[in-house]
Amino acid sequence: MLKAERHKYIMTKLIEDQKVVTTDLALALDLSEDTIRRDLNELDSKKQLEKVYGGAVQVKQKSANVFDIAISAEEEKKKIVTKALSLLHDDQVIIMSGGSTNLVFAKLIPADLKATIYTYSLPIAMQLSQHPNIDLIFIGGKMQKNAMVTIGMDVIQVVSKIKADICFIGASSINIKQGLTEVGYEISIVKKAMIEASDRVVSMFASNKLNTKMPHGVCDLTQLDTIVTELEPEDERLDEYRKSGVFIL
Amino acid sequence: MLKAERHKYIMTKLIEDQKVVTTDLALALDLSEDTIRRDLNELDSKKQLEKVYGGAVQVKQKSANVFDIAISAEEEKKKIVTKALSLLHDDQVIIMSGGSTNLVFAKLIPADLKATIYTYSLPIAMQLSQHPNIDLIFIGGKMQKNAMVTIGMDVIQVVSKIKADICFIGASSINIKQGLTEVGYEISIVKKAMIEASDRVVSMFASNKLNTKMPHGVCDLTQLDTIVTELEPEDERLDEYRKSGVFIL
DNA sequence: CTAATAAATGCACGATTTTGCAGTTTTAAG
DNA sequence: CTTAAAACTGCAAAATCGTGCATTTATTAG
Repeated sequence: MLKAERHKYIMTKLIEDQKVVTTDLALALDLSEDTIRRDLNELDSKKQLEKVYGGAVQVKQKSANVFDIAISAEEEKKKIVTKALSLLHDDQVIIMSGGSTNLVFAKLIPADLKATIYTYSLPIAMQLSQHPNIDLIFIGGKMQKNAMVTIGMDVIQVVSKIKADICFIGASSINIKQGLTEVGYEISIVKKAMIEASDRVVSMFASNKLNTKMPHGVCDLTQLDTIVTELEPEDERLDEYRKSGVFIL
Repeated sequence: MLKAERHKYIMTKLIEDQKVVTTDLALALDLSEDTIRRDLNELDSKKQLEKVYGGAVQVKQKSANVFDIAISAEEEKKKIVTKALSLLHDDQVIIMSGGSTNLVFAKLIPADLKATIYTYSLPIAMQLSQHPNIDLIFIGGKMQKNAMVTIGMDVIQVVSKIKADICFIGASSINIKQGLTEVGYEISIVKKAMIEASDRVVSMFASNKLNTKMPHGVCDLTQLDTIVTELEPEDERLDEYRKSGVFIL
């Protein structure tokens, strides 16, 4: 086994378990503890981990970089959004709201798709700006700092003039009675406008958003055309939603 | 067996196993380890793999991540923009154009500054969205993909309504006769509008931009109030600029 | 086809890297 | 304070590497 391999193994193990123990590694890799210690020291000096007595722990990344956006459960989200790729066609006019699920979606849009996309989310715009065939239009306005999206009258005004074919709306919460709901008032208003502006409305989210509720209403279920989760469309947890006429992908 | 064949075999093997070992390859291909080593060194210098002690591993692809923006000569740019921090005051209305120098500037804006900033650059907006006390307004429009800025009529329209105290304009090129010039027509138009909208105009750039020229004019030197470079203000390379009335920081 | 030239290969040998071990020091917990 | 585990240090054996050089193989010009 090459040293480089070992280092990779150690780093993988470290991410899995949040820590590594010198003696365990020596046993697992069939090497002396001295060698493991030397490896850990080396990785420590390269700032890839932090050595502690008995092993090593993850280096606390100082994320001083705004630009690396952490996406939780990225693999699961990939599964969800992949289903929705079939909804995309050339020459569509598309509106995308924010959220990490939509961001993952943006990453996976095929390079040969020719379409026009409106968005008000900085990260999504960054992502799409490297797509070769998308006409990208950013909806300007006052920035909502934490969500990195624009809000306010300027946004509403622009959105209300769009005639879009399809709209991908991120969901904070969804339930049978109130439909989509949001934590922020400003964003709920903008999402309303986006839904109004589109022929078809799609919402993608993980199933833990089902049957939850936030203060501000966006729209009720009848206004959604399609919802996409990681569940099978026939899953019983979606029964109620299916009955209300939403198509489930 | 030809060398090219061997290289192909090695690369295939590398993808299959995530690694190759010098001794194994020598045995499998019935060649001396020296030859294998020479092959690996060659492939390493062509960046097709990474040689390590005992063999080689796959090159770690540099995260095809849109979000990590490479800034060349960041330290030099820090030196430049630090000089300009003294121009910032609370309650100013500020316009910032794009460019990596402005991006470095955005990073260094003190956390306690309370101001309003307009920008049309995605990276700068991302950066400033982290700032606790800046009111940030993004100027929407069609995205110019490579520069990650918005362009077009929508942008002009918004900019023309701004009354800003100070404007930080990135420079592609500057010279005595033509003043600021740009490579793209669209961007030159937007920058013109930004300059019009501001009481005071500041441009920051490295000295290698001095005495160069691009196709599209933005403004002449008289419209610039201050320029900032890494040079001492008294440097003779700036003599001509100083004579034309620009303040040099 | 032949001769001249360039490229590739294998070998020898000194230099470098890696690794485990023994002895000593440091650390953390009772 | 005591003690056992963990870490560090120096060292030697083994593996791997780089380089100069001779030999073989391939290429090109005439």
